Amino acid sequence: MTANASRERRTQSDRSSEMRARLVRATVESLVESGYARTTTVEVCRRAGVTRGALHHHFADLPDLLVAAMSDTYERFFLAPARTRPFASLEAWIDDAWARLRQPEFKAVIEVWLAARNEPALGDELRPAIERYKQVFSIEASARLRALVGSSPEVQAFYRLACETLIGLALGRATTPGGRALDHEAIVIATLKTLARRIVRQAAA
Amino acid sequence: MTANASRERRTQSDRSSEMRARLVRATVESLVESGYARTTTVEVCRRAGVTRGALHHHFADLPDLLVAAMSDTYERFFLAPARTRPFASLEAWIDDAWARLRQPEFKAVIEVWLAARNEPALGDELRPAIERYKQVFSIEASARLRALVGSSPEVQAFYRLACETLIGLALGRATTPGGRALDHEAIVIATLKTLARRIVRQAAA
DNA sequence: GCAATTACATACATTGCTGTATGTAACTTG
DNA sequence: CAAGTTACATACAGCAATGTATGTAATTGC
Repeated sequence: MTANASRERRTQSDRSSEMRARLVRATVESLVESGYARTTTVEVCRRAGVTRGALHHHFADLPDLLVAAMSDTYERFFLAPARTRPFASLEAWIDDAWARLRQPEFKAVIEVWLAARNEPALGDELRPAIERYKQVFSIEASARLRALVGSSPEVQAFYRLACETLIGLALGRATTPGGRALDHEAIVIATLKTLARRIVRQAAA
Repeated sequence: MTANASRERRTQSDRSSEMRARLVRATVESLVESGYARTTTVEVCRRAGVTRGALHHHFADLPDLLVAAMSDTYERFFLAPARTRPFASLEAWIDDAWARLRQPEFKAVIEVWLAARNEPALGDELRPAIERYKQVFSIEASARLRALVGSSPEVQAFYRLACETLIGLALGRATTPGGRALDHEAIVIATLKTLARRIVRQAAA
């Protein structure tokens, strides 16, 4: 039967990385849709359509899988876009940052942030993965950010404020039934950008 | 033995309300320290120092207890202070709102917000309790807020922004190991107040 | 002061999750 | 192509949480 040509022979490392990716994606999906409490090995495997045997072959336990899921999300949603060209303006940064934080996947990050505090043992395992997220917002760690806000203390302070505002909006989305946008989301973003323009202009003067 | 005078006869309704209060406090404590996933009936009873029999006598199940816990927190941390005199300024509102949101108990609210989205069945039960929280920030629902920001669209927009910023900071505290303050918390609050002053002055002009 | 009710404890049966052990199929290596 | 390794599935034993059923002590009403 040549119909099985699609069931081609796959190399072991292909099988491995595909399975790991599948499990990691199912984990993030579960965190977004069901939250940390319901993200069990059973639930993840159900979503991935595999048995728990597969999961335990690739990951020692659930914390191990969560670490992998966080690293993956981090890479895909935060690091990768950050490797592009510098920001033209603080407003451009706001657009860029919000484009990331408004993704449904960010809810998975929030769930894990809380879980890491709630369960110290898990927190110890996750700390490295979590610390990298904080670096994303760190002015010191990013040349692009230093170039943007490094000049004035007022701009730096506003930058911190803007980060918190966006996180607040992201939490709003995370807690809204379908992960939908809040009513006043657009107004807040617009206001934030207006303020950014003013602050930068004023700091330049 | 008159030493038992302290073990005085207590009325049934006293016993009831004291026990309910004890369980509710233990629930909030558990949500703050252990998070939603580990807030089980067993854990709550352990913290309250009673058996699960007591819990199930006063509350049908865990969602029922969570509803009571949210109502209690809502009343003590949000409604009660809101019944005081009007705000002198937007800055005064910021101080007031942040004084509430920075409480450890607000982490319990965040945990339940997420749980309500994560588990639709639970969400249905909690919706009334949760909706009341949103009213706290609603301009329309509060005469004090209308008096403060009702005049200008710019001020209203800034008010929305300020709400989100404070919630962002609150999430920061909730995810920080001991519930400690973030490093830049004070700067963000100060910046928010400076901006508030400017916005209001500008809107008046 | 006795029946009825309320408050709480103890015991139990069910369910769901966890990790491990073991089996089999799919690849790889010589 | 056979032996070794890797990938995944199935099966099992232990634990922890849930709701309920039932027992007993404390309070209340007549």
